[in-house]
Amino acid sequence: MTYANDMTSPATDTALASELRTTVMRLARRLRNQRADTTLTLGQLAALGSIDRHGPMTPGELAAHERVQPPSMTRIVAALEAAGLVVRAGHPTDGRQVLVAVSPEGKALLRDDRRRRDAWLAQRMRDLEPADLLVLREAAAVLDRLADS
Amino acid sequence: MTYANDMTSPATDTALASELRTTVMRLARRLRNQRADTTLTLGQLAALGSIDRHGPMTPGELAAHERVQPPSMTRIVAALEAAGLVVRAGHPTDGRQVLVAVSPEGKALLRDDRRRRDAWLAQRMRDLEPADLLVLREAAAVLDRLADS
DNA sequence: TATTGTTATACTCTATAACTATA
DNA sequence: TATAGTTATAGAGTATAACAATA
Repeated sequence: MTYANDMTSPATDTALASELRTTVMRLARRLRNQRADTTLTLGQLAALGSIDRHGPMTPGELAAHERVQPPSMTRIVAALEAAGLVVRAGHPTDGRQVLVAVSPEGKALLRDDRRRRDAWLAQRMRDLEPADLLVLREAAAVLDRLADS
Repeated sequence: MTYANDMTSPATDTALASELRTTVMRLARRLRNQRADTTLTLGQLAALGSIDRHGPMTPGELAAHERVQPPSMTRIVAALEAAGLVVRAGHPTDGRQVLVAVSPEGKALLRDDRRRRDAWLAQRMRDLEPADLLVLREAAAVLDRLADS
């Protein structure tokens, strides 16, 4: 177990990890609450975003991606389709499979949702000093690597 | 990668906000999945942590804190009490109220849970350069202010 | 026979409304 | 009469098991 022996900063790497964990979770919780369209559940919104990011998928792939059982995804996709946010098409070669894609309306909803959350965060960032913003710019890349690893 | 205060950085504050939002949400999701005790629901774990952080509370205060309706908190507290993680005591002066406190077992569970998540994050931080760690140290304080505001 | 997707059913969690006890 | 907490009941959402269609 290695600890950094740096006297000027928060004691150890473990202490820093703990502080970061708390802060990230809290900020994420607040961001989650900024959701625009309250008619969609979190699961539906997450599935919609997943299809948008990774392209058209079968319900099975989508269920695996969202760590949900297939029957649950059937219901989620049905709700999204009823709301006109996704369209379902038969698989070109395998008649058993179905491909789910985001509709233009779905893309518009996702765009609005992201814009709203971004605006909330950007508004709060206006209270920061320029030096703080610089720190955040540098940290964004580092946090990204952490989340990826 | 290090952004300087020039044209190579994310063009606007809104772009930075968008990048931060995505990264924070992703990191939070990964942290959430490191949960140790899967017998507790997320709501129960959040309530337990809240009592631990803010000290003994009435169910009503706890419900307001967790943005949940009082009847829901009644059930959550009942489950925590059945698991021996909290204890309930009558309010000293007001017979209608009840005070919920974390038991030693509850504190031990929280300690384990935090240790596990911290360890996960600390492990990933070991792959970072010292300069990146310094950025995170500075960013932790800034992110904290963002989450508070 | 194996696989993809859906339907049937039960369980968990939360909310609204009604009730009890205390101030 | 107002307030804190609990109980009763209903509404979402997800999971397991059974079923239909296709490979």
